[in-house]
Amino acid sequence: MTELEGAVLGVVWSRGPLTGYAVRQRFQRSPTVGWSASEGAIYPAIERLIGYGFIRSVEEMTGRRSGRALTVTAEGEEALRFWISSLADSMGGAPVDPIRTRVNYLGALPPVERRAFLDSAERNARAALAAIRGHDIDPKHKDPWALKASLLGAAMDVEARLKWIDEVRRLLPGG
Amino acid sequence: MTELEGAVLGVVWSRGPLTGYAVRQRFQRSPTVGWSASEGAIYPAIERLIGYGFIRSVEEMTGRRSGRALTVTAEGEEALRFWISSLADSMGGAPVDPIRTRVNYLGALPPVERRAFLDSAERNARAALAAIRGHDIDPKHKDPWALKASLLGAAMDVEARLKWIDEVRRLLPGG
DNA sequence: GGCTCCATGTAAGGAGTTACATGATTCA
DNA sequence: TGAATCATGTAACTCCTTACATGGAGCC
Repeated sequence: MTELEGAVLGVVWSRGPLTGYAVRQRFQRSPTVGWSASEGAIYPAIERLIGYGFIRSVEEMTGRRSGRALTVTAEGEEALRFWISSLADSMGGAPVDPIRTRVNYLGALPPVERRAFLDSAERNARAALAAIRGHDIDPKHKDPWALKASLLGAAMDVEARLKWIDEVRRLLPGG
Repeated sequence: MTELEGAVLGVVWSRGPLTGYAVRQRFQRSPTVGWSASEGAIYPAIERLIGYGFIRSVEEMTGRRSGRALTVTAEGEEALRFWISSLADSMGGAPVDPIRTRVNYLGALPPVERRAFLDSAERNARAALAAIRGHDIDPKHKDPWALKASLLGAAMDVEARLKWIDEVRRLLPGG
């Protein structure tokens, strides 16, 4: 199971019956970047999950509009538990981060542009932090505490980044 | 330019002339996870960079062994600067993190397994932190300060994760 | 009647993954 | 002489990306 498949399965499990469109919206509105959540990724992933027997599509109406409402099967719930529990050894380390990658080669920029780089990284981080803090808790989610825990993690992540950017400014040669 | 292409270009720029094999080793030994650094990724990426005119392969010997030593061209250096500076708005936010993703659905696990999950996440994080701290500064790198800054970022990232895991334990329903 | 959402697809393309293959060289 | 390392490739596959297409429902 891919990360995307696992995450989709989790969304369907945690928010009861919902359409593929609604699943996609969850990803689009997530304050975590990296999920492109394009139709070309979500719908095929759902098809695969249906193929595995982890998701069932009940021909139901969500409101007035037509659309297949998705539900997790018993095997799907088992698969979700397995996916969560089977942590690879590599998970838990520092994930790839485009800013950190670029800092390795910051010496290629003239000093003025180095500071400009760090400034724009800081701006982005502050914007991201505001988005995370302003993110409303989805009332459809089964376990609000889990959602809160995840959002807290994202916030702490970005806060750590802000502190780090300050440190990098200090490490810059010449002040 | 892909993240991988940019990173490869940066490695070649920062460590002078070196073989594709050596580039690959840098990625494999990086304490940052997420770079698979398989031959099937690195060599085609190098080929592409040569195609763009960013990298030149000088038919030279590295030591006694044969192998094409890679160097960055003038256009390559320009491209590297551009790649570093052109930060997308999305960069700087919280990157996708497999642990955080899973925490969203931690409610699917029975309470005992929730704690086991957090324990193994913590173990992985501590191991990663030790690897980062024990990582030797590559003497071939042009700018040791940049390397140190990057490693510091990885360490701060994992430290923030450890604090977060503690918080999540507290958020768990029932203690 | 037109604009915005909801809702689902699909086609083309690229890039990375896994896995294997091949040789030369160093070293014990 | 055999194992480990250096060094480069390639073939098959999968998944994700970008981009486009379609149609119905709600609303002002």
